Amino acid sequence: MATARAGGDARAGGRVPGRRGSATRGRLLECTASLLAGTGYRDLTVADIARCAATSPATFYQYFTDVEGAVLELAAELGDGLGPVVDRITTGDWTGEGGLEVARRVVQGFFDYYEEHRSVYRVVDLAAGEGDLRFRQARTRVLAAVTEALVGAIGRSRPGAGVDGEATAYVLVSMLVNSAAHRYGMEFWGVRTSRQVDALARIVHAAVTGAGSGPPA
Amino acid sequence: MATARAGGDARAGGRVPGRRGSATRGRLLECTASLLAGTGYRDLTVADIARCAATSPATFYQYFTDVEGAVLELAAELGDGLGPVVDRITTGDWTGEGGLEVARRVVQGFFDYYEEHRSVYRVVDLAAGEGDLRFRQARTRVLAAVTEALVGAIGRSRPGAGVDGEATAYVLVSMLVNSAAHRYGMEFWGVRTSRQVDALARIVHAAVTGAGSGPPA
DNA sequence: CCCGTGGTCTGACGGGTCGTCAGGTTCCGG
DNA sequence: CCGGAACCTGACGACCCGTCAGACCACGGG
Repeated sequence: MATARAGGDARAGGRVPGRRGSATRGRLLECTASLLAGTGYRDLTVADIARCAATSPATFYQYFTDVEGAVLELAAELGDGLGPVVDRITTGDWTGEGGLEVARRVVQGFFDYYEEHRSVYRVVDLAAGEGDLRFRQARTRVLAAVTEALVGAIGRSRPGAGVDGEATAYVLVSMLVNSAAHRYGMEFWGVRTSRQVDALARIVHAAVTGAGSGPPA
Repeated sequence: MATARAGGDARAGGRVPGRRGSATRGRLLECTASLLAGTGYRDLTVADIARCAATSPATFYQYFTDVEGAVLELAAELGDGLGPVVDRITTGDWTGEGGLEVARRVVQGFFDYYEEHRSVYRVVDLAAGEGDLRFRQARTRVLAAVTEALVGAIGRSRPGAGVDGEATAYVLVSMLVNSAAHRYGMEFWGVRTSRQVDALARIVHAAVTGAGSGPPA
């Protein structure tokens, strides 16, 4: 296939990977992730990455077009890991009282997942928001499995109802992502994580099943 | 009060503003906002801002400690503008069928508001997520009015119920913010804005009033 | 009308990063 | 032992950063 390289991948004009090459490439990626988690994206620099990987900046450019190329690579590996969350959504029994517990575990699973990838995900979110197509695509791909699982759960839970499963699933995922991202910000404000998880679970549960919890309108 | 300057403000060691000074300072801020909207944060540079404002980079540093200082300043002016949204939350009648319409207008108002400030807000979100206290504080302050209004609405709508108003309001706001931020990303995926607004409105309405829309559990 | 004072601007600089060559080094099969 | 492919890097011009000291206003008092 002559599909154009989306960018961010190795540049070396069509070279074969090779043993040693993949090693340094991997080391470069590790260092990128590590520095991203440490100092943050705003002052992540090629020079630093190269220093950390005990190699020269020039080498970096042999494998990635720029810093964002490396981050994009990390973003690609980001999709895996949401499997457990997807399972809980798909195989869980959303009906009755247990439904709320399913929702709670989904939310908790998402929080756990996010915790390991916050630094990478943050950049993806920023770049996607700024309109960068590569990152927008990466973001979509990462969250696709969860979104689709939610669409399925909604469709099964309330068939025929006048609800827009796709749109609902999408905004639910947005809620999960942003809540997880600003989890500590909320704690700083006095709202503990457990309370967040609970509130999120109620909303997810209500949105998926259509169940209410207050006085009937 | 000897409260330490949070940073981001003018540096000139305690100088008085002055006529001409405020002018260039304003021009600098305008250019920052403009470039932020245009080229995005990832390659926003002091040199560019200075060029745009027809002045020298050195002048920039006379008014702000660095690029983020200027953005932080823009973030401070960000809180105003959410007044209409707050009003709709506070004065709207959430009961009965009309409640859903109130929710819809709240969501739409938030989308409109966000549209004018996306570029600035994006940076605030990133920096806050990375733990920067100045930005975390700014973010809290910007969203505080809406969050509090929602807390009030929830408390009025379902007093005594076992719901955590604060946590619920906070995650609802997270949902609104992130949905607005990735509005175009969703459209790209085939979900039109009107559908997003509708889905968001249903969720907000359900969370505030406790009303359900599906078969009773 | 001139002049001084204090607010305002900037040229210039050392230090650092960026992205890219051309050419050196390492590895491996023959 | 040797040739070539894969891999690495020194070095370079361009640019940005952040910070001085000193030049440039502007305005009110003499």
